[in-house]
Amino acid sequence: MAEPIPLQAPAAQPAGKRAETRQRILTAAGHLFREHGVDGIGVDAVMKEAGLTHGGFYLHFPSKEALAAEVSQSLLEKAARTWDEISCGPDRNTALRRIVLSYLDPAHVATAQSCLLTTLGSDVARRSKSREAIGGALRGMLDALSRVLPGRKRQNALASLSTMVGAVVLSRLADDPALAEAFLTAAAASILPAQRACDRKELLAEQEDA
Amino acid sequence: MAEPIPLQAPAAQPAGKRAETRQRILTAAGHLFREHGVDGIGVDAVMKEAGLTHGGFYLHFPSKEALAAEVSQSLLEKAARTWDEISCGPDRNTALRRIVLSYLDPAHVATAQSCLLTTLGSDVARRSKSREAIGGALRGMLDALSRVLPGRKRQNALASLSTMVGAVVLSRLADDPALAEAFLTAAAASILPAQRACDRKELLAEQEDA
DNA sequence: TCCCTGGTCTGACGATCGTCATATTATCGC
DNA sequence: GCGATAATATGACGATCGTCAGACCAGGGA
Repeated sequence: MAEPIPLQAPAAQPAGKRAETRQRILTAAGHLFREHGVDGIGVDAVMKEAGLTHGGFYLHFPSKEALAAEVSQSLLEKAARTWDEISCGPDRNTALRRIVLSYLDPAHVATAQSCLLTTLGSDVARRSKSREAIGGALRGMLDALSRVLPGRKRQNALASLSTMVGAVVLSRLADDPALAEAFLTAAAASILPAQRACDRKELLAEQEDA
Repeated sequence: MAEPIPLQAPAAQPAGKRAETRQRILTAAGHLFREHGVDGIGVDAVMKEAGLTHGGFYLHFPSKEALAAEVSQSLLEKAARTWDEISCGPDRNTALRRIVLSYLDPAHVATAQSCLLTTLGSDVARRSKSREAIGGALRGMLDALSRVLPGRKRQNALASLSTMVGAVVLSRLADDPALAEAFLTAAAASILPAQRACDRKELLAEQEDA
């Protein structure tokens, strides 16, 4: 022991390859977990999606549960960062509309790659590791909402986030496409009461054009 | 063929035993699916919970997916019936409050045996059989809500159901108990705007006493 | 009484799950 | 180039999954 410390380079690391591979696994799991549920997909499918074979998984994560927790944290923190930037951005008056209407965008909801809260809500709720991992991001999203909401901001943020999450869940539950879209537009209308109705329709149209 | 029709009794059936056993499987699956997710529990565990062994399962249901669909339909139709009775009942003016506050009861949410929409929402959304099976009940719940809501009833029902579902999902997601309860009370407050704030607290107190 | 029929249990099948020990490849310092 | 080392691939393990064929057991009609 007591090595002479071989320079600053700790060892021969070919590149930041390891971190990149880890990230690939993370994003692959993000897609597949949201599409099939955590229990609905195996680690081998995740690794295949990442372009690897299943054996190497445990060089990057100690268990599937740990992967689920990290995926949850990563996905929700990304959402929280986005909302935070919008809410702190230049045009505050359109910030709320942009947050709400992008969250409730029918095209996005249909991809099954929407917010973790709506696609893996019950899965995460059952896993204490995952639940703890998203605590900070959840509070971050509430803070961002509070920043751009009128009235009793805290109460309003809690209720508005509930409405958005529920609307997306119900939209994906409805077998009738018309009903699915009705949940989204009704939710948007109830969160954005100050806007005139035509405003909503304009913004939804913009959304669809993009 | 062309039997002489042996009286009214079609055959030797010891009792309505079969239907009763089937119902036992159904309720056991209702509990376990909501607690662990459809993919989180096996048919053997369901049969054990029903007091049977796993082999006999396929005498009652053709597959696990079929069981999931029937459980979804059964659970949601029961909820729809309850709401329907309340909404058509005698004291219309408290009907909305009773529906909303019982749905958002913290004690009930904590049991993980609450509404199918909140515990198995994403699971059901991924299974076309289950999704189709709940279509009618979902519309029934919206109808019941429309019956007791003020204003633009249809829009209001869509948004209110979204808020309730989202609040329960988020409440179970929050690791902090205070935050968990805050989602529920904020949602109740936003759906019951006509009531004075103290009214809500009274009713929540009543709820807790019961 | 005895068989017959319906309902349940036993035992087993192939497939897939999470996990890991080991072999193989690629990369860097010398 | 060469040896060391990190990153990935291989292959296999026990467990559990959904599924089903066949044995067991009870009750009612002859």
